[in-house]
Amino acid sequence: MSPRNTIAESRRTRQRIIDRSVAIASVDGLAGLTIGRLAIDLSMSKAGVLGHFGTKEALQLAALERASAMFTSLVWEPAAALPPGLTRLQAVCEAWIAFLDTERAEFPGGCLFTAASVEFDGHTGPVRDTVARLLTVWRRRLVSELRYAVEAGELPSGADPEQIVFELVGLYLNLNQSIQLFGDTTAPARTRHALARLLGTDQPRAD
Amino acid sequence: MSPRNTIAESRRTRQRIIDRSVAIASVDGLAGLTIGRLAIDLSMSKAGVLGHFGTKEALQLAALERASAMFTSLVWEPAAALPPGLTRLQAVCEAWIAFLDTERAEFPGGCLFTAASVEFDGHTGPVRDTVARLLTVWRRRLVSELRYAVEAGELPSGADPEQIVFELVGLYLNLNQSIQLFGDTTAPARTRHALARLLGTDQPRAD
DNA sequence: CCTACCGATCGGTAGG
DNA sequence: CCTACCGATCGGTAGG
Repeated sequence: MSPRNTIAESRRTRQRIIDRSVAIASVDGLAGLTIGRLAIDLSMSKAGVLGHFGTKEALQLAALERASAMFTSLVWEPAAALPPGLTRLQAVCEAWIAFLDTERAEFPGGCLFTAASVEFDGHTGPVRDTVARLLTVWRRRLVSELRYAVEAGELPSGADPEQIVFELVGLYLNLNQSIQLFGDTTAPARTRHALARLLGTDQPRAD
Repeated sequence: MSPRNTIAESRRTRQRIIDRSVAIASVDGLAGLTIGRLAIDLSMSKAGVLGHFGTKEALQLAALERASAMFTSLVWEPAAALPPGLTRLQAVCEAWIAFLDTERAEFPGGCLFTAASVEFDGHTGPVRDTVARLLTVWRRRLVSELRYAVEAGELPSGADPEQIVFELVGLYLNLNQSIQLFGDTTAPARTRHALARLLGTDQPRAD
């Protein structure tokens, strides 16, 4: 009478654990995520949960990977087929706003990467390294898109892609805070307005 | 042979506990702050630590209050005597950069308010309320300063103080992340550059 | 401000 | 995937 499942069932269980982990970590952080809480939520034993990952750190990394895959599929991939430069960048920026906007069931407590960044920036180890790597990859993609836009003449030749990305990332950090802490429903519009000014798409720009 | 201290000594002990709490919470968060850790760091008993506050939540609130007092004395007060408007705002902005810059022993893990905001934005209760109240007060002060600047003609009459503060806060959130997660030493300069553009102090501005 | 203690929960393991 | 268990630590209390 072993309750041992088939490989397919085991994979499904693993996915369920990770999905739940992402949701919990979005609210309580990756450190606040506990095996016992997961076991209760999923009606499993603690050993059953932990057996899929071995350690809590491996579970945290799996949650980060999954959140990263969600971000990629929701923010980057829909824009992938668009022409590079400002057009594609604006599509990414709009999808990113939707990603952070409320009523998203997958991240009830807000952006997991922002939370994990703040939670682990004072520590060393694989979790911190993974968060830093993901954020760096995304910042670089934005810089690349802006470089293309400058070369294509969509932005003034003096525009500094790294500087623009610095300001752009700040907008999204504040968008997340405005939504999660203040429930500010005007924040998406404020973000769009700032983006238009930052990218020079609000009005023709003197070069 | 009671080790009971005088009132003055008790107050000093309380200050030591709070100072240490701010430093720990800066790295591990207000939730990651534990009585046992404090007791070890301060060579006290857990009961001795907790006796000053009663509950962990009261300790968290005391740490927030103390951090708030530090922010006020380091960022707002030095600029208080300056003329209102852009002059005073720029002094505040510069002090705020210094506040977030590394090698500040009081906040080894970065801005406690940003950390607490992310940590508690998915919860209810006094800690979340206090964080939200502090951030709201500071945002309002910035808006007031900008309103004055607009009325004084230091900014174009069409400038939107709320919008500018939205963008300004994002810069500081990203400054904190850039310093703490990436150790990016160019971040303060990038912040100054963005501020100059945001406040129109980089060049005379067509109204 | 201490010692001594409480029940609850933590991450993790043994063995099946 | 389970039961049963481990030592450690959590916030907090009693009593002095």
